[in-house]
Amino acid sequence: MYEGALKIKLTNTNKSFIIILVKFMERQILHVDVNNAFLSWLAVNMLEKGSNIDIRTIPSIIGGDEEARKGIVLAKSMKAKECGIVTGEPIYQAKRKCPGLQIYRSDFKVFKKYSDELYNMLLEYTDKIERFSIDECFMDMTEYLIKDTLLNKAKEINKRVKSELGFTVNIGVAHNKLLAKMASDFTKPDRIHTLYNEEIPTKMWTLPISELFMIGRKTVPKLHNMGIKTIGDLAHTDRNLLIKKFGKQGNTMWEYSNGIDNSEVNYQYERPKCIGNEITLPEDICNISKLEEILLALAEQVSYRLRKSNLLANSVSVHLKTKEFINTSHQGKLELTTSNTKTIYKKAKQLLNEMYKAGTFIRLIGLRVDNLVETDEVQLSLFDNENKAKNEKLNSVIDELKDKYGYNSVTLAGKMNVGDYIKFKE
DNA sequence: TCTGGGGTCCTAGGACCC
DNA sequence: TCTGGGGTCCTAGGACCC
Repeated sequence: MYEGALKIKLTNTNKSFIIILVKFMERQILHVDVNNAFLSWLAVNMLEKGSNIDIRTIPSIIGGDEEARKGIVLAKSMKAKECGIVTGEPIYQAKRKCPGLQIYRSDFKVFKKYSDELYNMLLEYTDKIERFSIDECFMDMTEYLIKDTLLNKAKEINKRVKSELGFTVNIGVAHNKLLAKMASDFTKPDRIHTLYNEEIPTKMWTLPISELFMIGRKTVPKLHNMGIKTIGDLAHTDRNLLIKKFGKQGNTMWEYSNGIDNSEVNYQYERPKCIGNEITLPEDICNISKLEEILLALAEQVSYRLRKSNLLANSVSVHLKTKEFINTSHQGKLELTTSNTKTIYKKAKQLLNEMYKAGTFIRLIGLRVDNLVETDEVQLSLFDNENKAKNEKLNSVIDELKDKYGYNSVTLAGKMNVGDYIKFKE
């Protein structure tokens, strides 16, 4: 409807009416962003369990397992931030910056719980909600056409989340997703910001380009070399020059810097495009049979997730990262779509053997399946044989045991001594 | 700086076909 | 055949996000 209104042919007689109409019909988008999600959620969970310290008020971080070479900072409290600790840095470094730093492990189940609580509360305002990540939602609030009404709704949401759920959110208010997202990122925590078109020059163009969504660490120096430092500089750069230099991405960055984004709030379920798992090994490995064992464990994990989602995969890819941080990957099509552990493993093993150069030390290995389709979309092959039926039976028995007694309760034989390497998340 | 894991999308180049 | 051009599909790699 919004698009349609824009496409109406403008004549002199109806022009001003149409302009008013389009303005009236501008979409109203909210972007709700949980402040410091992982740390806040863990804090709330600890308090609910009776803890008498709020880890948000002390120097604390959420970090990975140092011994398993996953020791990086995933989230930090304000006090930790004041010590100069940044997300992504090694934990040992963070400890040096801040003696007495409290370190907590991340717990995905806890995060999911609070993410769902937030989502369910937001559903009371509109069902047009896109869960952009575990801690971010876009809401299409176009039904609240009056600016004041919308702002009041934003204030109400902000207040209710704090009092009923125990953590805080930032809310961005704008006419499209990009601007709402940029707005929610302004000053934190517990704030509501608007970013309407007329506010773009003062609120957005003054920011450095690194703040613009989709401008990452590789693009920043390239833009700097062109003399582009702020989002405003980018907005005033010739669009065709950017396209010539960056292709499609150049066009997107020009549009974003000018506040243009026509994408919809995708509130309907979309099936994933791929499912993958990867693991940084506790130590570098140059033994292919060890790698194969780990690959089997990964195949088991990936195909279990496929079956849980009622999906079948069409292709498999294997990723390796060497000791020197060089990435390589190999992919291949499957003869038939499948969610069978053995079939996926067989293909993955073949790919690994094609790409692995003997003697190379491997730091990370990953397995991913692509080109997914719903199980009931696929017609069963005429060559469906007894063997396949047997495998499916085996898979479903294993899945049931996993569901009942936990993921690690039962595995295929090959994985038995891989447990030393991989501790799978439940 | 001794650097996780799960995703999405894009691009360049090669194979293959007409 | 010493050799064009367009289209499609596939693969490897990389950039970005949270």
